[in-house]
Amino acid sequence: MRNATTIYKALSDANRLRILMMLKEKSLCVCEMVDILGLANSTVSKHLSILRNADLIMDEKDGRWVNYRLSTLEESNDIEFTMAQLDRQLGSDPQIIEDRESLDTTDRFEICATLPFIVKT
Amino acid sequence: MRNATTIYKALSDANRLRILMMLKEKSLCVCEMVDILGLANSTVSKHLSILRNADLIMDEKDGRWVNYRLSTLEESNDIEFTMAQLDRQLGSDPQIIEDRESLDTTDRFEICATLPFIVKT
DNA sequence: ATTACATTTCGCCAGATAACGAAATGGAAT
DNA sequence: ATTCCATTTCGTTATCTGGCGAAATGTAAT
Repeated sequence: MRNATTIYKALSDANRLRILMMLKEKSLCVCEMVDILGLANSTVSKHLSILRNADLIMDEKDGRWVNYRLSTLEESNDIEFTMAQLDRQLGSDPQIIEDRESLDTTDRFEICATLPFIVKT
Repeated sequence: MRNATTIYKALSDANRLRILMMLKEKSLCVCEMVDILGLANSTVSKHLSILRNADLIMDEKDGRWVNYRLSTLEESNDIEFTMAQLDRQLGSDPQIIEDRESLDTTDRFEICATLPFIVKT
């Protein structure tokens, strides 16, 4: 029961759904998501910890980056089911489509190291 | 997007999941759920309005009772998908099993009119 | 029409949640 | 070792949520 409500709580926020739909496209580091979502990094980090806690996503350290991707753990065999449903519900949502376009037209190395520069201009 | 988060918000409370799982067994009036959940009727009524708002359940007036059941609207074609997932997650949950037993061993006419009496004893 | 009763709405309160900025952590590069 | 930078943790704030009891609504029976 606790498990089920944890998952649904994790899914009950628009920004977290955007994150999941982005991770469906490819794995991402935090700063890429910060850039696309337009939220503070502390906020995105918290969203990610909620999704991780629900076993919906996993992280993998890579140098000073942390790459996030959809969970593939057996424990969360729900994830495929859940993502299929999410895709039906959100596959044609304008915001989600916009996010996908952002993913296509941006590159981690453009975004991350230069983020302070972008903010300045 | 709004639609998806509304559904997941509706699913993110343990008492609302208990309600859905009970309605999977049979349709129920509010006072039956009040009795089984052990919550104030105002609280249960609010939960029901949240579930109705998410198109997960429907209501049907019958005299002074209001019978609730799982939605069969086309709009909420998600419901079957959702209930299948819920059943996998909660089908063997102790609380859910207990609720099902309560449903089997109680009768609306025993519960509703006598509720004040039960409270008194 | 008055009483009885199921349900909803209202007003309130305590605790949860999403957001932020600032400070802390930890790996890479100088 | 120090600086740089991605990320997390901490502390704060405003808003949302779940709970209750009391009052309002609506229908059935007396």
